[in-house]
Amino acid sequence: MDVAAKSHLPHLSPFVADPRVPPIDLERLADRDAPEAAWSLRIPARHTIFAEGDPADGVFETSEGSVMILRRLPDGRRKIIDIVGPGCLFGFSKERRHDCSAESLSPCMIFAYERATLPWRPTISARVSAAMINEIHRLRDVIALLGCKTAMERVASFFVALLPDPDARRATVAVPVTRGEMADYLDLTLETVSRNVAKLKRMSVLGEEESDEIKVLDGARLRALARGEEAEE
Amino acid sequence: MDVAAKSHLPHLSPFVADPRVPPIDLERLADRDAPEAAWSLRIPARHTIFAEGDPADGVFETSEGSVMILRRLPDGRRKIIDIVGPGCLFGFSKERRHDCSAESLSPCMIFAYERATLPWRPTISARVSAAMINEIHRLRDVIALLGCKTAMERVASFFVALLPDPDARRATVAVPVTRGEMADYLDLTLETVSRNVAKLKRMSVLGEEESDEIKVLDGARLRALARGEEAEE
DNA sequence: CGGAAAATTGACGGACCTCAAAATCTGTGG
DNA sequence: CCACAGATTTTGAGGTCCGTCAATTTTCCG
Repeated sequence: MDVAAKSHLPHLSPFVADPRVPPIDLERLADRDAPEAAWSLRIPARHTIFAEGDPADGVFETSEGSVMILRRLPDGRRKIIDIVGPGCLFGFSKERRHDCSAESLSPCMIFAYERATLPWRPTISARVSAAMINEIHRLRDVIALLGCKTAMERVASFFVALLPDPDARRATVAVPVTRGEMADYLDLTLETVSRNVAKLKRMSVLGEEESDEIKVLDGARLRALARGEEAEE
Repeated sequence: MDVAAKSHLPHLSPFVADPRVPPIDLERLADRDAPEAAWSLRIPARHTIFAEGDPADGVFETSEGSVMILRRLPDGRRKIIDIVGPGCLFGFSKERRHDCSAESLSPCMIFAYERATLPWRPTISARVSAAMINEIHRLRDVIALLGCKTAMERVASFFVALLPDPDARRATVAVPVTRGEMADYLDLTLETVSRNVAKLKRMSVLGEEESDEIKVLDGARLRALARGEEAEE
């Protein structure tokens, strides 16, 4: 596969862990890998996992569910910086305190690792390094996406990132976010998001949605729109 | 210092290394710390250090000069993802190949470290970890900035990031970028950048510029504009 | 079923982009 | 030192995509 040809396209990274980064063996973790240092949390949807300013003395991992990383601005605005799904580590911070908040989008199973114990846990700390590089890659994708001019490119890119298989033609995908959250992630208003989703449905690129699932009917066209190759209706 | 109160403001991180990350002792590096694995490059302005798709088997450090990290899109668009200055490490990649290009903005002195040797060089690899967290922090700042609406906020933030001291009132700063590069970094057109720089000069926030230097006359006002607190002329 | 939250749809305005021309800067060679 | 060509910047006029405001409909859950 030609990496160069793919990576400069304004596609978002998918919201799940890179499968090449070996996931943790949960059985082994619980039994032998310092279980007293890793604890697990079950968190309902739309709850805060940590807030901006909280002490950053742990690293987290989503086992089930999606989490958004965001900043809240004093004027009430909310900027969603990243969305992470199952298998992703998050909660890195430059300072002793978090510079972002993390809130669950769906009911989550989350593991937490104490930062202080990481140097003695080579398997975990290797995954932390890999996850940091992943995070850099993902944030670069987001920045490239925001540099894309049109609202349609952004909305289409968002659904591309949700596809289970990057080459999928048809799929039913879970959409764990509201229109408003999509808007805060894509730097649009929720009205603009709504209008463009409606347009994608009219173009038969997306099908009907029920609850928090939506059908992608034409993956190829969706990817073309994400690349800005066509805009007509 | 109240980290939380500062970090959620849409300020860009400065383009230089965090002074708390200890810089490398060059003397020691050259003599004892596997000198054969680190080599130095002197690179003129506007030259490519590595390109998207090149093998990513090294990590780089700017000693003098500024470097921009960017992606070039097939339609000729260019998105500048990050700008790094003296003391910053760059060139991390998730894949075996770079997902971005790096090009010098000014004449640069650059050190390169072979990735394969890092595990045996604890001082360097510790700095690499610190630099990755810094990069994540910086990219989050950029994303928050791009989420800020107005062109003026972005342009003002850019000049704030150039200030040698975050609280400086007056300073003469080097601006190593063209209007077009500022535009590609801030997601604006170069005309919009030019208009807003002219406006800042009319407001006497910026003074005259000569060659690639510009005088900042009112740092406090500049920071207020970067926060979006005032917009009038 | 019923109230609240979310989503849709429409009309309008504005900030920024596009296109275009003029002015200024920069470096090179005579 | 000056002339000149190319690149960069400035400035203007006009258009448009998206944001804002508002009303309505649909969905979600208790």
